[in-house]
Amino acid sequence: MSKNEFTCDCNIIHEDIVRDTLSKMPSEDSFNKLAEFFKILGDTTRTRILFALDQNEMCVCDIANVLGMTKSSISHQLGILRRSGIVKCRKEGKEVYYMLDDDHVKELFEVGIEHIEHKI
Amino acid sequence: MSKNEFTCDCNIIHEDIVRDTLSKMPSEDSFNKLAEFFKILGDTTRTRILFALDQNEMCVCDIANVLGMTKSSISHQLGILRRSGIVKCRKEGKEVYYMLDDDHVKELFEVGIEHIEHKI
DNA sequence: TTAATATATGTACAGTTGTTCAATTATTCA
DNA sequence: TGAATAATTGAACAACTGTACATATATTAA
Repeated sequence: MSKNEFTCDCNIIHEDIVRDTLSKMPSEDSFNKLAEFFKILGDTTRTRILFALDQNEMCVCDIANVLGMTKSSISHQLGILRRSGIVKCRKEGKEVYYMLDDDHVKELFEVGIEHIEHKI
Repeated sequence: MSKNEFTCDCNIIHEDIVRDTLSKMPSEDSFNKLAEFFKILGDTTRTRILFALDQNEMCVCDIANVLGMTKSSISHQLGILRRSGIVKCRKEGKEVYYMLDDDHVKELFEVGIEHIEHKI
């Protein structure tokens, strides 16, 4: 492995470590999907929506009231959560009821809260 | 609970559900911290750094080589990860070695990957 | 001290994101 | 059908974020 194989602007220090780590790195696609998933959880409005839906299935209007925000912004965020497969919905007349569509979310919340409490 | 207690622009539909959910919602501060934590994981560069550090402790230069990016951008991201208590470092001469400082990260990665694989 | 190297940091800029407002769709009921 | 209501969607704008470049700091060795 010659120096010019490296794409960055620095001298290589531990070729063996770099090589070993490189061989274990998952595909770029995997990282994109993983980061995308965390990014969706990385917004206060969305975490509050998800926590609320973990307590009760609710319509858009209910969620807007719980969060004290407009229906429009809630609907925009629900769209993001829906398109990423984190929540699902069911229509009943004019109303649309939302609920969690992913067991992992609850698990992630627990680990996330553990992390936060550990850091206090 | 009268209608004007609600801060949003919509008619209340299920007062009991809203009230119940409201009573269970954690503080704004908790949500801010939780979202902040996920936001930090919600970037491809940072997830790659964390995955790499989960394989081997490494100096900035090594990480830059593994990721094919400049030392400057890696250092900026390491600063974010350090300040949020996700990685820690140890200095050895001119070099600074970084490592994970949080067991939760590994756990979150596993749950995140499960989610992604489940959704394919 | 001076030169070389590893890392950190400040600034600037392009790209992204969340909210608001306005308009639209879908459904119910008179 | 037409009015009312729930939700969605599009556009615009401010705020934020990641990277690159330039510069600064820190350490080593000559």
